[in-house]
Formats: sequence, structure tokens, C-alpha cells
Amino acid sequence: MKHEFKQTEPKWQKRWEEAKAFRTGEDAGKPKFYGLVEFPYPSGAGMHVGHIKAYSGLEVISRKRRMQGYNVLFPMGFDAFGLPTENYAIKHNKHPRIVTDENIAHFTEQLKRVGFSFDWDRVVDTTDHNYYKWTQWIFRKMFDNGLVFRDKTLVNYCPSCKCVLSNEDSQGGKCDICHSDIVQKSKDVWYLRITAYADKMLEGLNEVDFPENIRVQQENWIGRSTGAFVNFKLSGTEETLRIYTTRCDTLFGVTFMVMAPEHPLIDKYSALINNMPEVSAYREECGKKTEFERTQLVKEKTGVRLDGLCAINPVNGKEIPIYISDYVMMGYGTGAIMAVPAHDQRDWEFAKKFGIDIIQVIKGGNIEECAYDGDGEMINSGFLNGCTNKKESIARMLEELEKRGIGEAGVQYKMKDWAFNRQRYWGEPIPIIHCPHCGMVGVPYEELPLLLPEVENFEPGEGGESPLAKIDSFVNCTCPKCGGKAKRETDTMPQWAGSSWYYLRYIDPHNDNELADFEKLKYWLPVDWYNGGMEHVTRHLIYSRFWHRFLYDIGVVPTKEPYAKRTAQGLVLGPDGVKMSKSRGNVVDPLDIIDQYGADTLRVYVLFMGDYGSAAPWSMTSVRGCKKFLERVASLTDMITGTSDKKVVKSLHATVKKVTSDIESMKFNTAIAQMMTFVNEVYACGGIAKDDLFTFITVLNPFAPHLTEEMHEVLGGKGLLSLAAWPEYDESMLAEDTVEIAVQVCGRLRATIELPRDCSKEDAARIIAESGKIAAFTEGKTFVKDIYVPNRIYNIIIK
RNA sequence: GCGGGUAUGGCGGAAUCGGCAGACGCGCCGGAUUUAGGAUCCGGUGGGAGACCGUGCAGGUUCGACCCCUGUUACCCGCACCA
Repeated sequence: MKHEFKQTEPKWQKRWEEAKAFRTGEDAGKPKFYGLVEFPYPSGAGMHVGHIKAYSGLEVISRKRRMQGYNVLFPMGFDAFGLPTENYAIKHNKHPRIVTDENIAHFTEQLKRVGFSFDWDRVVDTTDHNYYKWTQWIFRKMFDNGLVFRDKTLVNYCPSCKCVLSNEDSQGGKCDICHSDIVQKSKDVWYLRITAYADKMLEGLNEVDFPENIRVQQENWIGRSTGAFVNFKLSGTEETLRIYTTRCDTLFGVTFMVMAPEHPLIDKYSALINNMPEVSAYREECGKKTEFERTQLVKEKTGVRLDGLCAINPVNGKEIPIYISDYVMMGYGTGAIMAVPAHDQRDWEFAKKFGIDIIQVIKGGNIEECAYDGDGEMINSGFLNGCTNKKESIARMLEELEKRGIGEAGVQYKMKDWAFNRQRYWGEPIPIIHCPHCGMVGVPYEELPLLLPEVENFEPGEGGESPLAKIDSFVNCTCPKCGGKAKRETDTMPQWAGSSWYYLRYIDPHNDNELADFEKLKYWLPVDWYNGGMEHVTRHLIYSRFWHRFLYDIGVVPTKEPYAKRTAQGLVLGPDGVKMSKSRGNVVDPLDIIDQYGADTLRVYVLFMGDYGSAAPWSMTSVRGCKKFLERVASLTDMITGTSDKKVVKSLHATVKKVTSDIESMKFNTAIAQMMTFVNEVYACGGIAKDDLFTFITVLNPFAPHLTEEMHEVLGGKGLLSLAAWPEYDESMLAEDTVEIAVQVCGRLRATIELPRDCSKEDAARIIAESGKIAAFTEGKTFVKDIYVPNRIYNIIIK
């Protein structure tokens, strides 16, 4: 037969749909497999070939597991709240609901055209009120459990999106949505206390199967450090300047203090500061800098001394000057540091520039040239003098600090609490009411979902207030506690809210009474295998692990961790080897490929193009190669013989074996290569028995389901091939009677020779000698020794 | 600066344990078929005339190294004045 994909692909997609072939089973007698792929944001641009690659990995694995008799949950949904939709809606004066519905319909159509085996009865849409009811419910639970708080602080603010962003959303000082420079702005912000879960999230990493780089990236993002808080008195006041340090052992080497420019004590004691105009000017200058400018490396240290204000070193009573400098951040530790220029390079640079003393307290290095941060004997350090072990010095200092009540051990995290509110329309309303008497009160659970109201104008206000603030009927309400007049919170949740728990909803997507039935959660959790992009490692993956752990703590989910195993696919690059982007014009549209070459070709190609986890450039000629392979496969129906050649049978068993194991380790490229080898073998031998062809198309089915279903039908197969049993292979069929091994002389390949399998060393040596193949190389030399690895090599050493 | 990773033909990439480097595909060359082109099928294809040389570079361990060790270079990704 011919590979008539234009007819057969829609035909089989329709059959699968009618038969509900991929509906999730819950048969208790079978093992379960929950395969999860990151659900897409349904943008107006439609799908990208990158989506196809991202989903095809677990698609193949899920199809294979289904054929192996598992209950498979392989769902799909849409993460549909978000700014692009809202901006599109504003620009085209269309309601975001309508835009979202159109985009979801378009994405669904595209996904179906690829032939993915998702369970379409379980689709979730984060913007559906039946879904976001539970997003709000989880938020309320967090509120009840003290994980939600409001604080007026400096936040990352995107002037272009007119929106507050979390730390995770402003990495590198750029807005994650529009790539504008982030500015620091003082604002009232809702926070989720994710830092309270930092340790639990670190611990959890030990019980999941994440690749090393993902684990390390998460650890670094959480950024746990252990150290000490030390209290310095401000001379002439009762005030304490509290600092955090990881090197309390160097306390005797402190020669100045540095506070972040925004540090509140500066305002509090401005009356004592003689050069306040200069200080204010510096602070203003820092405020203007973007986060990016401020954190630029290789930057000269700047700062101003607080003239008139001094700190007292608690261990030796020395009076030390205080500076403000933007190399100290308000957001980490206490926003102030003790500076030890002898042993910290940043402090050293600052001291050199401002002519501050440098006191060495650890022997070693040359502090004239740079700070010394190595080990050595303690000097100039009172009771620590003579100690040579850093750990011990720290322990002894901590003991002293605690004994004298001037400090204590402490832990800090780089991860910050999650700035959770957005001043935009297209998101989940935050279910909180502000009551003048009772303060912040949660919207009662029975009133959830708190529906997103209709507005005329989706645009945020110039002052950075949410569009919802303009709707009096939404804003004005009564306090659920005291019944008095109150106002609703008008900000909405960030896009990451809905995606933090969607994998739970797939398990029980239509449940009106709870987020998901606990028994079902017990059956399906954890997600067995989660595949997605590397870009989500320090965002979605962190956030959802946090939410899951919280839900575990309040007894809503049965597992500590949501995902047992995580993998990541590599990017699909443009034909020019650069990341695909509209501006470069190197984007490949999956629908164009499907129209020209078929969905099966697309599926095979995205998995064949290279190592699944690595980036690889798109190649149109290679796409054609994959199409050619499928055409050769289709033609096998015209090559049926009574029995297969022995070589074909052997190659078939080898193929079943390799495809079976390669799929499990995501080595799809070599699995496909093996199938190509097999087809080449059939062509070389001129035919194949029907049963053997059935076996072959069964293992090819997860990759090219449409073509193989068609072949199965043409060959008279019954039922759907996609639901057939995965074939077994016979190891004994693979064993050869003879093997060809390499014959080396002094480690250099000189010949190859056919030997009986598992031949003894004596026999091997004799057969090789008798063959005379290496005589020319050993002639007249002295035998030293020989090395024989059965079925591999024979190496003879001579002199 | 720190952390993680990569480096193999003209190209994408293979290579369980340290045991015949270059599977498979693309491209290219040749042949068959064809009025021709395309498509298809068959064969060839790391370099070198050769002895030989070949897995970023320089060493080391080993009978034997893409693989292990030391040093080094280039590139990619993440974080980045984190006290």
C-alpha cells in the first residue's frame, strides 16, 4: 500500500475519537501510569513545533504503557489566564473570554491533527470558573494557614505591563512577559510565604527522580545558607543594627558596616546624620537604577558614609563607621552587613576605595593584593587566636555570641516570598475582603468561585491599580465577619497560580464538591513522569512543588511530592541553528508539516532529530527522510511472504528489544534508527511474513499511529492496533552461533575473525594462528602475552 | 565569579563494562529504471597515493581510551555584589 496520509490520518483520528480509545482506565487489576506534559498557554499564534516535541516524548511512552496493560492517565489542558490574551483583547476590543475560547479551540484542533492520545474527556481550562474555584479555594486555605500576607515593600515592577512581578518572573532584571527593564517600586503586595517551605522543598528533592541539573538549579534557587545574626549597637542610641553573616569567625576583622540604601534605620536616625543631603542624593541615585544596572558585575563600588552614626563591635567594643552602598541588598538577610575587608573581596574593594582599615584575622594570602578567603590560623581575634579550623572558629564564636546575647545562629534563603498579586484583569480574583473593622477577611468558602466580573475596559489604571477597581458593584461588599461595609481586593493572581495544581484536577476533573476525590488522588499520585521545558525549573516547578507540599500538610493530597520523575526536552531550533522566533522568521508551523508530509512524519521527525534532551536544528531534508522511511514501511504490505528470512526474524527480535528499552530511556532517536535498520533488512531479504509485520507495526505504532493502524486494517487485523498488546521478544533468537571479533597486535587492529560464540581462549588462539591472518605482523617477534575477551577482542602482545 | 553541561565525518547524531569509532538519517558520488525531470530501487561514502592518521587541545594510566585521571581551550544553559 501507499502512505496516503491525507486520507488515513483524519480517518483514524475520527475512529479513535468515536471509540474513545484513549479514555483513562481505572481497572484496579492493572498498574497505573500517570504521564504529564506541561499544558500550553493557548496563544493566538497557535502551536509551535516545540510543543510537538515536548508532547511527543510522553505520548510515545504513554501509548506504549497502554499497550503494555497499564491504566494510563495522559491528559491535556490549557493554562489560559495571562497577559498576552488580555493585551490582545484590549487591542482588538474583544472579550478575553472569547479570545481564550477561540484559542483553545484552535489548539485543540491542532493537537488532534497530530494524533496525540490525550484523554479528551479530562481537559482542564484554568479560566473556567469550575476550575478557578479551586485555585481560589487553595489560596483561601493558605490564607487560613498563615501563608498569605500583605506587605508594603520594594517590589519588581514592570512599567510596560503596569504590573508587580515575582522574583521568579523578573530574572535577569527583565520582565518575563515583555522583556522590559524591571524597576524597583514601593507597593502594597500580597505574598505567599514560600520561604516557609524552603527546607521542605530541599528535603523533597531527595525523594524524587530529577536530573542532576534540575535538582542543582532548584537548590541554588532556594539558596539556603547557614550563618549567624549579630547585633551591633548604634553608638549614642539604644538601637541595634542587626546583620547576617556566614563568617562570624571574622568578627574581629570588622572595620566598617554597610547598610542597603533603603535601610529603614537611615530615616529613623536622620537627625544624627550630619551629611543627610549627600546621603539622600545617593539614595535617590540608587532608586533610579534598574535592578540590572545595580547588579552588574565588574562595577566600581559606590557609597556614602553616614557621618555621625557609628556601630559598636560587640566582641571588642570598637567603634566602627557605617556606610550605605548599593552592593548590599535590602532583600537579603537584614539589609545590612558587617564588612571584613581582609577576607571578603567586595568589602576589600570598598575599603580600598574609601581608605578604610583592613585588619587581617586569618593568616594566609596577601591582603595587599586581594582579600583572603582561605583557611589559616586566627590572629588579632581575642579568644579565637590560634584556632586553625574554620568550622571550629565559627562554632566557638557562635557559642560566645549566644552566651552574651549578642547574636545567634541563623539560616537565610536566596528565594524570596512569592509576590502573588497582579494588577490585571485576566486572572483569578483574589478572594479577600478588606474590612475597616476586621481587617483582611477571606471570602467564605461557600461563596467560591468569586467570579471575575464583566468590565468595559480591561486596561490597568495609570496608578497601577487593577481594572477591577473601577467596578463599584464588585468592590463594595459586606464583611463576612461583622456584616459592615467592606471592599473587595481587586488584584488578581499571577498566571502561575492555575498551573500550580492542574495535574491534580486531571485526576478528577468534574468534581463539584472538592478539588479532587482523595481516593482517586491516592490511586493516581504521584505523577509518574513529568516532562517539560528547562525554563520552568525555577518557576512553575518550584511553585507547584510548594503548593503540593502545602496541600499535603493540610491533608488534601496523599503524597509529599507531586512528581516522581521529571525530564526535559531540548529546544527545537530554526534551520539556521538559532532559537525559533517570529522576528527572525525561522519559525516552522507544525500544520504546514502535517499538510505536506503528514502527522506521522512530523511525530517521527521530532523524535529522530537528535537526543531528546538536547537542542537540535530543524532540517527539512531530514523531515523528507522520515517521510521516506514511512513510505518504505507502508510498502511492506506488498512484500508479504510465507515465512520471514532468518535474518529478518532476528532483526525483528532485536528491534522489539531495542525499541522497548530505548523508549523507557527517551532514546527515541536510536529506537527509530533500529526500526529503519529493520526495514532495510526486510528490503534486503525481499519480504516478510505477515505475523512478523504485525509485530513490527505494533512497536512502530506509538511513533506513527495512523499509518500503522491503516496497515493493520489492510492486513486484516481486528480492532485497534493502538490497543493491541505490546510484543515480547525472545532473547534466544538474538544469540548468534558465531561472532566476528577483532584481532589486535599490540593493541592495533590487524584483522577480524569469525569465532564460535563463547569460544575458549585456547581455541581462539589456535583458530587465529591457523587462519594466518596476523602472521605477517608477528613474524620474527617474541611473544609476550595475549589478552582475550570472549566475543569481543583478541589482542596479542609481541616484542 | 559560582553552579550545571557540551565538544565525534560535509550536516543531525550513534557507540551497555575501557574492547572493530562513525549505527541511523541527511547530503554527496555511481548504477538501474525513466523521453526528461522527479520519485523509486541497488551500491559507495572519515582523511590519506600509501605506510598510516583520526572523537576540541596537551599530558597520564592501560595490552587497549570518545569512555578513566591531570591540566587546558572554546561554546551553551542557569544564577549572579546572597554578605
